[in-house]
Amino acid sequence: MAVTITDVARAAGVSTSTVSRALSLPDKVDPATRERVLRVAEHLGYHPNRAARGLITGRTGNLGLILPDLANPFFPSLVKTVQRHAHRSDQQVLLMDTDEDPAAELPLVRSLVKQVDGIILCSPRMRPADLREAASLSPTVLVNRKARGIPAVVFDNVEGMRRILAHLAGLGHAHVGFAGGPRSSWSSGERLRGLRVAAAELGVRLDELGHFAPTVAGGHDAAEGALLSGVTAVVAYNDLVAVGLCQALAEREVRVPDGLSVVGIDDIALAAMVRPALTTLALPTEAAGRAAVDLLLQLLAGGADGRPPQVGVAAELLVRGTTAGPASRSSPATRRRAPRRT
Amino acid sequence: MAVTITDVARAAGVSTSTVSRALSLPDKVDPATRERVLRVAEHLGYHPNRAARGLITGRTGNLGLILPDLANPFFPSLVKTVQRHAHRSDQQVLLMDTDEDPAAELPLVRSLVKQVDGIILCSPRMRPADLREAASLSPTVLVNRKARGIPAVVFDNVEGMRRILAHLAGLGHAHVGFAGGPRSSWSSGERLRGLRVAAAELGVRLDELGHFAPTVAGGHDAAEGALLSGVTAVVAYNDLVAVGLCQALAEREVRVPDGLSVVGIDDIALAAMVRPALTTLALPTEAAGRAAVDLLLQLLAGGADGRPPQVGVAAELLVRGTTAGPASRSSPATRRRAPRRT
DNA sequence: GTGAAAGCGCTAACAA
DNA sequence: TTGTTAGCGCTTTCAC
Repeated sequence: MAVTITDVARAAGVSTSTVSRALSLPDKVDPATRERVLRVAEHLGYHPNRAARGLITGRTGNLGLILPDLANPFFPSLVKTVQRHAHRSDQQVLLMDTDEDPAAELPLVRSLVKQVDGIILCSPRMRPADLREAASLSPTVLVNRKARGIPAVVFDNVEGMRRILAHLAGLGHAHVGFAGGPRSSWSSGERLRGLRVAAAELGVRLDELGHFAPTVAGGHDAAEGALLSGVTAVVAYNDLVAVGLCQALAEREVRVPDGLSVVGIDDIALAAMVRPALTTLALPTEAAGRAAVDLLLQLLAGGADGRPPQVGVAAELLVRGTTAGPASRSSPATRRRAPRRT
Repeated sequence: MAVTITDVARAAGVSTSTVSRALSLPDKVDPATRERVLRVAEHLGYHPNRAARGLITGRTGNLGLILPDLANPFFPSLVKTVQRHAHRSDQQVLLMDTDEDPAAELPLVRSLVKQVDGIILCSPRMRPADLREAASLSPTVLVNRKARGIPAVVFDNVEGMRRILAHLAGLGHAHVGFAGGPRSSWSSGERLRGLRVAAAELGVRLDELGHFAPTVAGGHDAAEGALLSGVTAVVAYNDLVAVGLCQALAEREVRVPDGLSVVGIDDIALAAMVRPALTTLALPTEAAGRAAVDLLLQLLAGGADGRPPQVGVAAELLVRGTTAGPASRSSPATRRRAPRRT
């Protein structure tokens, strides 16, 4: 069998409680004793039994990470960061994918609650009431979502949208469209809100192009309306939609960015892979993951002082190949008209 | 506090042992009693405390899933399947990403061992000796990797490569190149081996184009050599390399598939998103994930009868837009020569 | 078929 | 500073 605290105690010539203290409350034990205990433990290859520890402390050493769809390329980077940081605090990560089914999430939380110390919840579609119930079951941090009374890490959508629109306005665009995500998506609503604010500030006309699936196919669906609307640039709900839009545009012989500028959001790996490379707003998933873990750990440590903190993380605009000024357009119409003037 | 087995016992008017039996060994208890206990437990909202159970059974209810890089689009689908199946057997999944660092894997396994009942290990680069040490620490199932004495789920590379080459040969290709993955990658070696076997069978000439990073950038690097080699079709180590190759080819004004046919492996989401869509060998990650969990669970149940099983899962070729016959090429050279003959 | 009792490995009072 | 003691919630002998 595995080596237990009793083995270490015997080998070090102390009681089990001293060993326990040496491990968990180093300053409540004589330095010399501690040193010896630690050496013996190391030498014996002792590893604490978490189940036993958890049985008494009530902590599992696990964090739950719930997300809608791991296949969505936005998440892997978040997961990686959360893991890295959790491990630093000696916590493991229990991952749960809800397969984009908001109805599955609350039951999942319930089943998970007993096996984790806290939960990081990415749930763009869950209803606020369910969100609150989930949060009541276990210390919870929301990611990319806000709800009254629940700590959260959110991307600063207003600032992000401002950066996109400022870039576009700087290029000369005065009429911009937004190809939104699913109607029930919280972040799609937030992005629209941010765009409206920024558009008003910058004197840009903003058109809603509709709601689309947050996928490449959704982007295809958005193309027709974008072309008809007369906008000179489109901000897509996310990179997948942006890429789909670019593809559909290409099929219609509309050149990007000359015929239409396109901006994505997320900076998924794909954004850099397509040609032309996608201009996109890079959501700082690393910062978000880090913040979420920190927040949760703080909560667990009893740092629930004052109102629940909402941490905002700022996004960065990566200007690449899919944006250009509307003036540089060489559409058939423009070209045809030019000679006549001569 | 949470409701415990004692609460249930009291409410049902039985002893704790009976409750325990009703829950874990249903046929060792009178049906009527069991019924009553179960109802009471349900009504009280009882959930067993896993730490307490684990303390005595030695099982954690967790499976470890170790993989090199979650950002590699090949993995999310595997992770999702593993999770779904683990949950069906009431196991949670502890995910660990090694950040492509083979040296980090063994220590990771060591730290994980105490917290899981078994490990599913995807480690294309780990040394066989380390692999065996890892497997000695905890019940282990390898994915996409073989090692003597360790149960494994592998893709049937020979059959998969045969399908690719048969398709290409059917199209008329007689000279095919392989843009391999990293030198240390087990599966790259296996794929090459499979290609050699299939090439011999089909009378196709096979050229090794070299080893490349398993990324889009790696694909870019492969373009020059592919063009110089005189092959009419290239099999890439994976879809990322294939996509990179296609892009680099496009930049050199070589049309795919008319100028050169390209085949990927993995069928990641990206493969369907690029234009033309990538012809690729779809590795059945769902089947693999399912098989891995089943194998591990079987191992845990003590089903280590006979030699460790190696389960092979077959791949399916998805013919899309990047393959065509070499005859259909309309390269500048061909076109120029035609008129002269007239 | 059921209950009483012991104990898994650990931590947290309480004494000393 | 250290040791003694009493459990945490559960499963599992061993009686009955």
